[in-house]
Amino acid sequence: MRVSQFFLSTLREAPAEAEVVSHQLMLRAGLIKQLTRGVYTWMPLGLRVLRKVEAVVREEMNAAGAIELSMPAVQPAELWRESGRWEQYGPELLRIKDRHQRDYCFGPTHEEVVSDIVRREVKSYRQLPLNLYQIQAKFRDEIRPRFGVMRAREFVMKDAYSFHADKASLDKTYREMVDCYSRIFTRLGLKFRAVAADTGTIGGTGSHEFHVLADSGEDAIAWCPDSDYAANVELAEAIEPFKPRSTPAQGMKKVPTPGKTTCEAVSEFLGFPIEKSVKSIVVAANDSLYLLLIRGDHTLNEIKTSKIRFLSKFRFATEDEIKNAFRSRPGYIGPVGISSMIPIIVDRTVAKMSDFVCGANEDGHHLTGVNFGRDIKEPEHVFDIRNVVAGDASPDGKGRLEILRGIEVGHVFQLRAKYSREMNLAFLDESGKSQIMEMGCYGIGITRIVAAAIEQNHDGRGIIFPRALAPFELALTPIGMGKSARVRETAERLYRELAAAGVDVLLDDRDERPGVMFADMELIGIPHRAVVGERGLKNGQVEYQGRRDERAESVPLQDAINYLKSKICG
RNA sequence: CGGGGUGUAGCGCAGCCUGGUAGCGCACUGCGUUCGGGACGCAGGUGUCGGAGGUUCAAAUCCUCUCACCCCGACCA
Repeated sequence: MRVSQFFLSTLREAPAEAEVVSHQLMLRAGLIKQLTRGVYTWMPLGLRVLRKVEAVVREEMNAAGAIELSMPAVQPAELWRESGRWEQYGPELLRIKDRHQRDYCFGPTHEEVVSDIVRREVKSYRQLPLNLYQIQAKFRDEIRPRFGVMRAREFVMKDAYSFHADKASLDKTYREMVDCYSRIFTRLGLKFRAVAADTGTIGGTGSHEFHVLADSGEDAIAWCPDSDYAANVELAEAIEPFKPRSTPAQGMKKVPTPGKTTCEAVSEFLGFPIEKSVKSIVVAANDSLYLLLIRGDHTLNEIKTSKIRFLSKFRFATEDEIKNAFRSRPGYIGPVGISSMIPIIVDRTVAKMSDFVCGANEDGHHLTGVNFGRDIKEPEHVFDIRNVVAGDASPDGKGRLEILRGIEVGHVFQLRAKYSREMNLAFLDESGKSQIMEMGCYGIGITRIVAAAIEQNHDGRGIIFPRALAPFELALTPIGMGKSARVRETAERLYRELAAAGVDVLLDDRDERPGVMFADMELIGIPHRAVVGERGLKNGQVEYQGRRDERAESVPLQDAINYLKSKICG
């Protein structure tokens, strides 16, 4: 490809709305343009990158025995009503009406459609297992799209769905998909980690997420350097402290803490470590209030909390609800002396605490030296309801946890019979008996991968695309080709020969000043560059520089093709 | 959904407070000089000042409504 015949649109300055580096660079390099909130055009250069990702995913999915199809983006509401998700899915589902006022949605995912296909087509165990996938635009009406294509409303996803006669078959395919995903992200040149995950709204049982590691990632991952334990913090278990609760050493005392409404402020004000404080959180579920206790420096894990049977649909209490029930403002509430109508849910860590500090249920006051068994009754409901923090014991007992940040780029689920039961995915087994299929689903965020790869691979000059993602493999940069016939002819010949040798080369034939060409080629992240200029040609040489190299090296012109090929393939 | 912010040329911004016929840098077009790390000179084009309504002799500027985008929050006491 020649730059003169392509459509580069680089910017010197990043548009003001971009916050994270990948978004800034994608805009500056002209990979994407925003059309409206959370919706982007993929410009020619960006589309090349997207196609590279797709190609790797497609190859590996095919190699793993999955079969590609393409399902409609627009789906009838009936199918969603059948699975129960028309009501369940909430405002993230973009609902549309046709001219007859019939309900449709723009698919955020395709369990319903694929299930409908399979139940019509698959009748026998002989047709199973079956793993179907597609690569397609999805729409999810996110509350707050962010970070460019990282959290967009419209995005491209690879979604696969597998169908099985039994759990063993599902397990096998699930493992194959985990391996397949590992190969995909390895081939894409990404630093990633597979972690145990929560199943979220899609439902089902076993689940792993694949995260590209990046400080800007929206997810926190707990992992143990001493074992292979890794889990999303949403899921990671905070195990019960080993140390037994020490016996009370202090008497309970009410102290004034005017204006100090957070554990941090109270501990600082009173001069004790925040680990001695207990945070009181009021939630409502089924028209009752519940008081949750976690240690002052910990944060509540809402997903774990919602797994407690009677809190499955909890919400945070309103300020008025709190005032009515505790006769004090939020910030000064606590478990001592409250109505027995309010059950107290105690985090495992808190259950082992003694002589702690908490709100006094009186504005401007806290209690110190509070103890279970003496000042309040022994905890009845002890659960793991907090997020793990760095330094916590690993749930597998093999060391201590560390926290990393990651960008979720893949997710695999064992859906089991969740959809197949609702939608009656039945088949006849070997004995002619009707059975319900086991089902798995496997997603990869194609568009998000591009952003994640840039997040992980960039420098002050721009993007550094991993080989598998690069829109072009080699930038061929002639210097002064308008002036020097020798430069022009050499560049044109190299261009032809490289193209003939199968190299995806971008010839910068703009006859720009060298600085402009170098800056553009570096910004858009071409991994290799060859420079043809009078200076080198005088000595029969051209220059080569890798995108990460400090300086260029000279190569004899007659060896150039082979040398560049070896660099590109190396 | 709540709060805050911003809309002026393709991009980054000034002008608004204090109303008087719209600017700067980059980009773009032409010519010339330059030519190994985002050149320089000269000449030039570019705007429904997000939209609608109002106040006024006069509105980018003041008022009302509205739309879009961005950020923060959505109760972690």
